Amino acid sequence: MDEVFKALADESRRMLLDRLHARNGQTLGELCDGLEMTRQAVTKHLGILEGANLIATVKRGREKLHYLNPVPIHEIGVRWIGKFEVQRLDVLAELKRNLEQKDQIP
Amino acid sequence: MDEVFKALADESRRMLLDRLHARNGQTLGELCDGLEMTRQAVTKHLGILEGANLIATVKRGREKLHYLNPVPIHEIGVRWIGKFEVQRLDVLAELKRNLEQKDQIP
DNA sequence: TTTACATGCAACCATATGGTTGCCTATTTT
DNA sequence: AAAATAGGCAACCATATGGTTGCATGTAAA
Repeated sequence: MDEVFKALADESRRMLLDRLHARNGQTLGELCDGLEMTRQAVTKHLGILEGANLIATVKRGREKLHYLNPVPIHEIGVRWIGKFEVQRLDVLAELKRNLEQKDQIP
Repeated sequence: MDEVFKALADESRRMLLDRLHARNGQTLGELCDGLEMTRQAVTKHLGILEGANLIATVKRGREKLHYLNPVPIHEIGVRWIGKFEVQRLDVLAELKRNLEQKDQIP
């Protein structure tokens, strides 16, 4: 889980996931197109994403195809965000209540 | 958005959010209890969480109370995870299809 | 079988990050 | 007022991170 959060912490990596989300199964070269980064930098990012199990790769001839794996992101949603969602409005109400209470203690 | 992801990337910070989730409105000292970290380290983490708008603070006398703000986490769920959720099963099916297709090209 | 193409590997570099220590300030409590 | 409590500030340190360059390797096309 920690690896997933760490992988998602970088804007370049989130952008790579967005690209794969737009079109799955792209090669390294395709994923590099139009980026202001060397191919090696992209390779490292993809390695980190793969290490976090956020993408899976398949070698086809001399190319390497990259596929998005949304499962870990789904798990973040279920196991982490869900937990904080439940009490969303409640907490905001409580926060407001406490902030107002503060003014009553000089 | 980037700050939120960065803030969530650290295990210690996620743990602090968990603690506030368990009991909201704790002081710095309370949040430090039982942690193998100096108070100053915790202060820094809380500063980053506050910078990402994940917590709000209120000074009460010589204490500082910390409140969880679940809104940014909610936004991650809506604007980012949702996007990858929709196609979850579709993508897994496609991935499997492509992996199998690979074997047909020696 | 050369030549071109797609990717891999490794060393290196600057900055970001998480943590520490030491000291200062502001409230309580005695 | 003095002592204790809660927190803030700043300098410093080691390691992690994101990036680069240079060269090596495997595969496809001429």
